[in-house]
Formats: sequence, C-alpha cells, structure tokens
Amino acid sequence: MTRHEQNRTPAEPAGVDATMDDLVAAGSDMLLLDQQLCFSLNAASRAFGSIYRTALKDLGLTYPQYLVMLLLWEHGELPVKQLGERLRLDSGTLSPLLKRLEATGMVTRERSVQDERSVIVSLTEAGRDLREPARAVPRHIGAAAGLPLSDLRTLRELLTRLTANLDAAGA
Amino acid sequence: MTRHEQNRTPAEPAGVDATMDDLVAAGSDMLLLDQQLCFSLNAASRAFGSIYRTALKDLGLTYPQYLVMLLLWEHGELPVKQLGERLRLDSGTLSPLLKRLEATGMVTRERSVQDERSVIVSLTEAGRDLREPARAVPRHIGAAAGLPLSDLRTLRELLTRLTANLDAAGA
DNA sequence: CCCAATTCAATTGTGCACAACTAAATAGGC
DNA sequence: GCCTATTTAGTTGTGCACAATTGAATTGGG
Repeated sequence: MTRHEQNRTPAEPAGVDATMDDLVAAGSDMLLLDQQLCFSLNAASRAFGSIYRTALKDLGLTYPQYLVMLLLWEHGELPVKQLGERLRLDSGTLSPLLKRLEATGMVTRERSVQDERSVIVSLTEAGRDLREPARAVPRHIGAAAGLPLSDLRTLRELLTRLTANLDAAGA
Repeated sequence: MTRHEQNRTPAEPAGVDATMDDLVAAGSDMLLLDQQLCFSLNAASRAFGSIYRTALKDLGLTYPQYLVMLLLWEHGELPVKQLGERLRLDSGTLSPLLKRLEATGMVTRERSVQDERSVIVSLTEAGRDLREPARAVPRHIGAAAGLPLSDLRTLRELLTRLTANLDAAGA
C-alpha cells in the first residue's frame, strides 16, 4: 500500500477520472493485470511479427526492414536520424539493418552534404519496385487479425499513448 | 503522403458501429491503419521492455528472464514445454535463456523421471528470494504507463484476442 | 575565433527471437 | 513386440534490440 502519489503520472489521459481504479490499483489486482499485460503485449508483438514474416518472405524483407521500407516508400529518402525517431530505434540497430538493405540493393546511403554527420537513406529503383507487390501484405494481416476496425483503432490509440507515457517516464 | 481521404478523420473514436468502416476497409484506410498498428505495437512492446529493463536492473534479470520467473514464482516448477506454451516461445529461445538463469543460480533444470524427454525447471532458494524485491517492479511500471486501469484492461483483452487470432491464422 | 559541449552514425558485446535441424524418448498402429 | 510417427529439448546460424563507447562534424558561448 505504498502508493499515494503515483496517479499524478506525466501524461494523465483525458476522459474518465480514474480515482476508483487507482484505489483498487494499490491491491493485488494491479500486480496481476500488469503481469498479464506484459505477457500479452510481448506475445502479440511477436505474433504480429510472425505473421508479417511469412507474408514478407517472398519479398525478401524481414519485418524490421519492412518497417523501414514503409517509411521510405512514403518519404522517398530520410536521414538515419529521422528513421530512428519514427521507429523508436537507435543507430546501433539501424546501422547494420540499413547495411543489409543496402547489400540487397533496396537502398543507398550517403553522407549529407549540408551536414556531414548525417547519412541520407534513399530508395533504389529495386526498392521502389517492391512497393507494389508489398501492397498485398497488410490486407493479408488485416484478415488474420480478425478484429473489427474499431478495435484496431482503439488498439492503435492505446498503444501510442502507452509508448508516449512510458518514454516520457523513462526519460 | 498521398492524402486523398474526404470524410474520414484520422483518429475516429471507438464504439461507432463498424459496418461502414468495414466497407471502407477494402480501401486505403486499412493499409494506413495496419501500418500505424505495426509501428505502435512494435514500439509499445519495446518501450514496455525498456521500462522493465531499468526496473529489473538491480535484480540482475533481463525482461524475458523476468517473465520466466513470474511463472515459476506462481507455479514453483514447470517443464520447459509449459513455459514455452505460456510465453509463446520455443526451445530455441528458452534453452539458452534457462541456461543463463541456471548459471546465475536462479533455477535448476533436471530431466523428468516419468518422461525423460521433458526437463523440469525449478526455483532455487535464491530464485525464490528474488520474489519479494520483485514486487516493487509492477508498481513502478503501472505508474509509468499512465493509463487508467480500464484502458489497461481493454488493452490486455484486445492484445490477447489479437494473438489468438493471428496464431490461429498462421497455424 | 576558439574550444568545450552536443549531435550523429558506427562499432562492440550481450542477449533475445526464430527457422532449420539433430537426438533421444515416448506413443501408437500393426 | 516391433517399428514408425510424434513429442521434447537442444544446437546452429541469422537477424534484431540495446547499452556503452568511439570518432567525426557541428554548434554555441566566451
């Protein structure tokens, strides 16, 4: 019962006042819920990755590589920094990943002329050509998810808020 | 960004009847939502892992190791098979992980007498002793999540359903 | 202008996730 | 009982995640 102050979290969401819930949260309910949540979040993320992996196999992309390609298909080219911010990944992960994407001929990397610290990642012709066949992928995933659009929207919303709060608290 | 939507606000609140949505789902909305969902699910899972990692640092556990310990604290001992089913992990991941937990003196592994194929993972005294200090961890995470209990429950429910559907579709 | 602080990418080392495979034990059909 | 199919862990190889560190380029204060 050592929690009185923690409901003033950095990003208290608007909407329902949570005082009643937070009282209960002091009990064992919270422990169990948190435990179930880390199981389910972990498992769901990896299940999502699995289904993408099979769908992406023919394209020769891994799931994280696909996420990079999604951003490049949208923006054409992006500095590593931008990719990292949007994907919540650091250069320790992105550098070797981009190296592999470069090795398979999907992207090029070159130092920015304006700022020699920055590296600009651009699509190659082959990378651009992959966009069309890749359009079939999300359709396949949407079907496999088996949830109504409203639930998927709720999920996206809650996950986004959760990430923002956790990162704010961790920073 | 090819924004050509006419009447659709990006973040429509849940609860609306989804039939209309499902019709639109055949269009580009679904592609975008799916894309946002794989970003947010991926990022949230890793943000969750990050916050746990810092909280677990003093206990000398990694996040996946902690998930194993949660199950062992509840059940005392479990065969590798059971751990794998509950965590959605195969022996390729669990074997080295359990080896490390054994090396740090948290668990023991021994072949079952009834079925020599099976390996039973049990808590050591040191492993059991870790349970008390570990109770502080979820409290810390609950605070950092910054979402009301009702939202966390919704999240758990949707993620569990999503995983079940995806695994069923992928099997 | 100068230099300390910051930014950005890359590298190193550890651990996890997963596919593909191996090896041993068990179960089940005949 | 025998033999094949299945079950269960473990091993190997690849790729991702992340902390810690390095090195180069830039920024900003004096």
